[in-house]
Amino acid sequence: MSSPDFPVIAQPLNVQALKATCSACSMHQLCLPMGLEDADMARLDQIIGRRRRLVRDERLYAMDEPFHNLYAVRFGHFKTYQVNAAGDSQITGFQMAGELLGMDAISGDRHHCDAVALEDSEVCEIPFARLEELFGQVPALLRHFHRIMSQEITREQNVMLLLGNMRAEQRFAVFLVNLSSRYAARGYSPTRFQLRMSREDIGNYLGLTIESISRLLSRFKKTGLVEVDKREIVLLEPARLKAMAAGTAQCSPMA
Amino acid sequence: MSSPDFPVIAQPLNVQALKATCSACSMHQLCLPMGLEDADMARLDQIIGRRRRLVRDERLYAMDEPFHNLYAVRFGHFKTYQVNAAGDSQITGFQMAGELLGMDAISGDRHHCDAVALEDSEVCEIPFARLEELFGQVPALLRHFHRIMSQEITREQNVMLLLGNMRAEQRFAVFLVNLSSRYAARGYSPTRFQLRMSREDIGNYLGLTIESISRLLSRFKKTGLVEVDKREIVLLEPARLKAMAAGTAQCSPMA
DNA sequence: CGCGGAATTGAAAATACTCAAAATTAGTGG
DNA sequence: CCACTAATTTTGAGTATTTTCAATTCCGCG
Repeated sequence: MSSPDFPVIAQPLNVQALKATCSACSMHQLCLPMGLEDADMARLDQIIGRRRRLVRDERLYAMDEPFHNLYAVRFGHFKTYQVNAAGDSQITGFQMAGELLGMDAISGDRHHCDAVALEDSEVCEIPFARLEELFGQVPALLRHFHRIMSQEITREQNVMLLLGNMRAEQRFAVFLVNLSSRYAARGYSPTRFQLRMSREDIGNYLGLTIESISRLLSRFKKTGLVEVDKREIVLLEPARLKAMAAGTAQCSPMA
Repeated sequence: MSSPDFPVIAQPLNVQALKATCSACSMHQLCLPMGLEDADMARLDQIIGRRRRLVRDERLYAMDEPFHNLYAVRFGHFKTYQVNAAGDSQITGFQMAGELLGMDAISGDRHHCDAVALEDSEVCEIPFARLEELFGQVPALLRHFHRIMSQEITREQNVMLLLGNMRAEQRFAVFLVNLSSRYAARGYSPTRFQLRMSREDIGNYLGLTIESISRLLSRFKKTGLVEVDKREIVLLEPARLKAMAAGTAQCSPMA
């Protein structure tokens, strides 16, 4: 063979990849360093740990593991889910690039849920103890961190409203509109994207069965609301979908 | 009349009541100042704003109002709820003494929900801007604040699991067990307490109708699980109720 | 090409909802 | 303090939505 005999040395890019820098990251407008001045961002860079790659279905952390790091998604997608004593599990969120994972672990010093990669993905490790030290020195970082935690609280409140008050059709519309706007914020098409999660995951998240999700997709397709091919979805009538999400329209006319 | 003619001067206690002090508050073991040393607690005392009394059904804040203060419940009970564009509302939590209100407003500088007193109640106003200043000087306070926010995130995740995965009976059992343990933490009876909220509020919170709550109460009563008189409830079989909440027992035997 | 997981579709069943009416409780004013 | 009214709660009957169970179908992958 003509390839080198020293693979470790032969891959300097991997070594570089172990160290993340926020300044060079395309997500820094959405992520933890949002709005920081260059000097402050550099200080944040100094504490950021290694990057970590995960393959599809690999677990980033598990419930009850001791808490050391927050994680910022660099690319790829994750799901977080809780399992209770009876074995029921509930997906509590899907996270994409620029979003923060692990905040629910702060209160108990242990992770409160599992986080699993939905596809090959990469995260930045953020040692929380060092982040706390930095809070005293970079007030803007602290303020933004509070906003992120608060945003997570409001996000979950929105899910509570969805689960507590909405019918299946509306839940699914809300789900699609939410993905759409998050992709838009990242510069991707708001009307054409891949569903990174299985139908089963969607159903679990929305408090519905996989069969219900399947039926909803079929109905949405039939009424010309969306086009679906495997996990690729095209929103053909975003306005009508938004109206459904808001509760001011329905897919199937009322009886 | 023999009472003084100068009521303002004659009621020095009211003047004192305008100024709250954590050190003198019976809730300081559960509330924001938890675990602070005396000196740090004194500093927190200095920024705490006035106390505010609310009568039953009075609103503490409303959605979209500008955010200035967090509130710590001194006594009484509150509910927080969200209303969406279509007018659907969802109660996102019931708060009691020692619990913090308003954290969801940090991210948007506006309140994200309404907070209403369920009975005559009192809160401490905590000016958030001043609290932020204090974070830099009292690291223990900052750490505890993060724990409180994180705890709110995990609480909401638990509600998501409840709304997404549990049947009516289990939801209601979880609700009662949760109230029970919170009262226990405050030194009250874990088996005998008042439901401060209406059946309608309970139903809204649990994603059920008022009729369902009423039927559940009747069923729980009939099987000897609880005793109910108006809003006074006695948990007759806490162990069985906990088993139901955990999903390992059922009120009515399976068919 | 065939295996296996994922997704779709159909039919029957269950859970909780809606609507309606009655009973109870709380609030108000005399 | 009582009576009256309004609000809340309970109960019943019928219904709707979603689930469950079962049978295919589709698709990726070896």
